[in-house]
Amino acid sequence: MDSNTSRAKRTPLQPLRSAGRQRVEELLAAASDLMAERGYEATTMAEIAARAGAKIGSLYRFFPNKEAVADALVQRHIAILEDEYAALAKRAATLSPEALADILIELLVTLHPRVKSLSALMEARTDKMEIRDRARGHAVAGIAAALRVCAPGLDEALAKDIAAVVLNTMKVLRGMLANDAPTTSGAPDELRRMNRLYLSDRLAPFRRGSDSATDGKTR
Amino acid sequence: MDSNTSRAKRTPLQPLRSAGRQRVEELLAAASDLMAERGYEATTMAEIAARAGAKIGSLYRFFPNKEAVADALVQRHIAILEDEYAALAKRAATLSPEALADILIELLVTLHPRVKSLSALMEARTDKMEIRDRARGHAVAGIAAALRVCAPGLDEALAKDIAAVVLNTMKVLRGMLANDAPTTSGAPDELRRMNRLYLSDRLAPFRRGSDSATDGKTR
DNA sequence: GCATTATTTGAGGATGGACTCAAATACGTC
DNA sequence: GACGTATTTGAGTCCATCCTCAAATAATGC
Repeated sequence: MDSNTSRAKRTPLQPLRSAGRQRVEELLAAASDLMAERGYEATTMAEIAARAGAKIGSLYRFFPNKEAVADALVQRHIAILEDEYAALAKRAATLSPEALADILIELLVTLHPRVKSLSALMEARTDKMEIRDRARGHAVAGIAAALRVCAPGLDEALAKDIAAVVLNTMKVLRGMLANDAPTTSGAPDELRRMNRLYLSDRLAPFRRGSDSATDGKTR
Repeated sequence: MDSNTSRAKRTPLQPLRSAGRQRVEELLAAASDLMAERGYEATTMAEIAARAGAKIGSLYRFFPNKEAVADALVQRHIAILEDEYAALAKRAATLSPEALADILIELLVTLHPRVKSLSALMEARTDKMEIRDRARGHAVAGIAAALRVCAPGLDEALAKDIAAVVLNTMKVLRGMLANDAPTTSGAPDELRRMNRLYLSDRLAPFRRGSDSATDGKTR
């Protein structure tokens, strides 16, 4: 009579009092940390409850099963990321490509923990891929818009290609700065340099005052 | 009475006949595929045996436990990666930075499945991190050596920084080319372009015929 | 062919972790 | 303070999965 796979075992049972709402926050925070650290499968419901200072019964009051915890986290992360990217273009109006490159870098570094947690959530769940793809689409669109604000003549498709490259470059920087991925000490600066060089090269022909001095040296 | 954690439950019991050796190959291949697809935790021993066309008892004859399967895979992947990087410098002798950039890119794309499998293996095993770091060290050293063959005056530390950047750039390209990570169609070429641009810029001052024409445009 | 040893098999034990639920407790309202 | 409802608790069930082992089978050497 019900759907088919394992949908909606019962009404999600949302918190109605402030204590409940706070508990949900604590539980989600604990789940986010643990799943980012250890991965989805390796994180147990008992651990989540324990780290949140709750007992397992409380966890199951607000989340029908483990999958629902993951879903809630995904929803939450995606929403925040979409907001950040949507707000990006507004800041990009009067910047040089180099400055934009640096701002993009720093923004994405800030977003690191959230993205890391998100990718851990995707670990063994091919059915959630479309959600991640949607988030990626928002990111690319947001960055591309910022690029076109900075370099008005830029073609839309090319802007998206460049945005995809920059987005992934930032992913790399996040990886470098993460404590668990040691690289040589100068590497993050080198990466920033590459990003500036690239954006400068790609955006130069389309800038407003396009005298194209081509002063290749970034310093 | 025994050690402490879960070491060496009994002698690993290696295959002595050709049938056994082949079975081990099949089992490792199956495990590699499954763990790369689904992750370490989500892959069951029964699945591994089934995909290899064996029964679970055979699996446990050659591997005392699931962890041993992962260890064997890690060993194997690391060894191959080390070989590839060690061989790299020899090919780099007479190349331009741009050509070297392209060769590096293609090499690392080839290595993609292996690296993906490796990172899946690291999923929930912080104790294996040092092994991965060692592999990364070999990769960086190999690429840095190739860079210094191509640009003899290059400082060792800087070469390693640049190598780290290039290595991670290649990781990005692998991600773009993976079927499960859709990006805009022009993105991979844009990434190659960025890599060429960066290496060209960084290596130009140190090249043998260093007239430094600074012909920024990569074409 | 026969003995020996490697390999295969699959039922079952042990364990861990997802999930349940009835009873106890805290909170909010009147 | 009393009532109703939200929340907490944690022992207990269930089941998936890791792993064992004794017996069957196949390969190898003589």
